[in-house]
Amino acid sequence: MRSQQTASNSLVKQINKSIVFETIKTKGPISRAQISKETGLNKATVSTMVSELIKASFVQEIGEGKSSGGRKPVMLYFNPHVGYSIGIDLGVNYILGVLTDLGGNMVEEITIKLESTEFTVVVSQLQAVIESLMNKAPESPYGIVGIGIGVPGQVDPHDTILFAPNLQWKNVNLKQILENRFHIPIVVENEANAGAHGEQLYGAGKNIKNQVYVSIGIGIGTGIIINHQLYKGSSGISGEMGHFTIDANGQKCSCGSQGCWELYASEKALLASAEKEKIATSVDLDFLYEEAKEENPKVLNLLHTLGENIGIGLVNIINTFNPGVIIIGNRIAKFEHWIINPIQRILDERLSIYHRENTEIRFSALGIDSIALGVNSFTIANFFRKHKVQMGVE
Amino acid sequence: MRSQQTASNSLVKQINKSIVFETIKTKGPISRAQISKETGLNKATVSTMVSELIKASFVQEIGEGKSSGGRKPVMLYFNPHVGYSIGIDLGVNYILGVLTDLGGNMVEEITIKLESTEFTVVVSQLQAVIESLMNKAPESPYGIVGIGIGVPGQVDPHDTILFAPNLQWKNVNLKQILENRFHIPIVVENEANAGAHGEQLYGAGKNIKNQVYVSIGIGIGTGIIINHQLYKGSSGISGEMGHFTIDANGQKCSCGSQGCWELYASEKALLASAEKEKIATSVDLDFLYEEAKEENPKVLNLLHTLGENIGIGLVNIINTFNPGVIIIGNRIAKFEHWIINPIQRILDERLSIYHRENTEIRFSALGIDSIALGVNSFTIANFFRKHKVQMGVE
DNA sequence: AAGAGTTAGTTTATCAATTAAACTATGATT
DNA sequence: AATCATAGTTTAATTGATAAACTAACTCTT
Repeated sequence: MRSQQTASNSLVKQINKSIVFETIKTKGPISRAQISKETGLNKATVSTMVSELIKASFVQEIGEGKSSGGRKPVMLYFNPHVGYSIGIDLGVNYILGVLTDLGGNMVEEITIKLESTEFTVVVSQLQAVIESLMNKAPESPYGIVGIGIGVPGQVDPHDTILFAPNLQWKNVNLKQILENRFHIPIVVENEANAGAHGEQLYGAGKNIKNQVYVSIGIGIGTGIIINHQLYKGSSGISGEMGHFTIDANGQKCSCGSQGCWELYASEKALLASAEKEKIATSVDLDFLYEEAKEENPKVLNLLHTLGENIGIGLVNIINTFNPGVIIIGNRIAKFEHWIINPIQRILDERLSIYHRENTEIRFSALGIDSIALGVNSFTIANFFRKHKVQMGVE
Repeated sequence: MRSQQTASNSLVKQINKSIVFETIKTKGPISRAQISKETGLNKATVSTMVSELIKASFVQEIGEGKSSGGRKPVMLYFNPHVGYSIGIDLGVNYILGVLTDLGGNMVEEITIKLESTEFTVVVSQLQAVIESLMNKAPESPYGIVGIGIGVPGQVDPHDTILFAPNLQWKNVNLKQILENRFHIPIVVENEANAGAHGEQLYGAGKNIKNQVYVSIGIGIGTGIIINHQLYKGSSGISGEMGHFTIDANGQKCSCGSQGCWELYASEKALLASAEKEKIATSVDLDFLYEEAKEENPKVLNLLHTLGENIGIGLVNIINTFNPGVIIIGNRIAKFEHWIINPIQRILDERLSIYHRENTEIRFSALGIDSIALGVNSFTIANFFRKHKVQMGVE
């Protein structure tokens, strides 16, 4: 019957409590008085919010601060050790799992190789990784608050994996299986969306309102942050910018289309061109990285072309979104040194000055952990939301 | 000092008042009791909101409704005649102005030809159009509440026109000039953003959360609606999807880039190919429209190709945004009949089934008035916002 | 070291808003 | 005429924010 979400006093409280909490997290250690000044909230309001946050163990009084001619302030600090969270980067041939506290700080990391992409095999390996991380978690008031899984595929709003081409999975409900097994909240999310969320909260995209995270691995996936929030589209599958047509009559892509960006600007593209150039009998990313460090001219040339091709897609993204930053992440990011210049040159050539000035290109700050830390950040955010405090309130 | 927008009771009231108003506007005539049921707000709350809305003349009691075994309800109705608004579509060779009531219903429309794109000439013609529309406005409590101007160019967050290539304007502050002249609020907005906003409120995009409006005229501009709100990017110049690279090594574009979508899928592209095909000595859009109706095979062929090229860009948009609908507007929209099939075919060929299923292609419901009605909708929305009621509350 | 001034944080009284419940008004049905 | 049903208002209670008063505790000056 209800068609809208109405407002009441409890909404007000929730918003203000989130603001107080966020202020403590980002600017702590901080006193009640300072919070009041920074946020504009009344001292009394701040006091009540803080005492509730302390009661919930989210915030601690950490001692007295310095006085500048009056009573000493009591400094408040976000206590990240009240709970822990698990994030998994489910790759095509590996599983990378992290255990973090509620501040997103890494406590433990595990990587294993995957021999098969068969669903049941992967699930059992996944469970082993999760169990092992759980055992490493210190005792804490809230324990493990959730598990997040980042997957290379399309995920619908109910966390069903619709299609993961490189894993050859279709319509699988991993969330349900893991919830039945572990009885904690599970989040399944596309890897690029995960990376975007993570970088926005902890990494290269902190405090940037609008940003696009470009995950360049075997293919290219993108995660879109608008107004500090992940944009997922009307059915949860936005951000397939790897399938931007950049050459309408170009090569056929496995997606059914032609001339998709990822055919020219991904790890797959780089390796294919390396083979074509006969750089070596067997090439992989690590090999190319070493060769690049040795300044192998053929490899540098390949990277130069790769950078240009990446640039072309970024032009499209910037023209579309006019974002504050674009963050390049995933495995290609470590080639930053060799691809940044050709990227910049293409942008300079192909963008209007207004667009050029307003978007900065950055590389992932979370590195190879960006996906795992990213999905992890979803479960942390969900946990706080359940406790009526939202993360990242503007 | 304040870093965030804190919440208080007045915010709650504003939200709920907006919800009540929106319910009356969209579902009126409606009684207080029904509003309470629909929104979940308490009857008392609804009563106070309604009485304030009546006091502000926004809402009227329009008589008694039918009883189903009890006291007769008093029906409430949004009164659109309390004020009027002006919207201008400033084209390259025309000015189209509309006068509407606050419901967005057209009262008067004027079109004039522009002989020159020189700034001072245009401004004086523009003022003439505005004055003439003002004279046509009936007497009303609030009078003319604002004037909106839609322009084919980039507009920054302060409504300065940064660059309008086809008008050859750079950095002009039209808003200031008109405010000094008319002393009413002026809004200057990019034409595609205007169209998007208008279609979302009154047209083909009603009640759709995420949508992209594609304005295909001489060039291609796009307006992005996310979460029922116009997305303008970090410096107000998002939506330049006409400059999507769809052929990385294609023709040079005036924007500095190469192979931009609008070189293949706009009015400009259509006319250029028509000339190349020597369809006639002098071709314009109206001529082609007539020829298409006569089923001139050469023209049909051109339109077929145009449709395919439009489709390629739409594939990019759908992969990026996964929107609920895409709305095609501006002058190419009247060729719907001849371009819709090739567009659909390209989408079927090039999109994954999940994307294909979730986005519907529509054509502008507001037609040639979509820009004028669109900017107009901004001034109306601003007027209501000033009176603490937001339009289009979810 | 006493007092003046300053800053931190809490308490109190008040205000604004929503709401449940009681109440008034008005009709339909039996 | 009596009973039930529905619409809308009034009232009292509740929640939350806030200004102002107040307590606490410290620094600096003389």
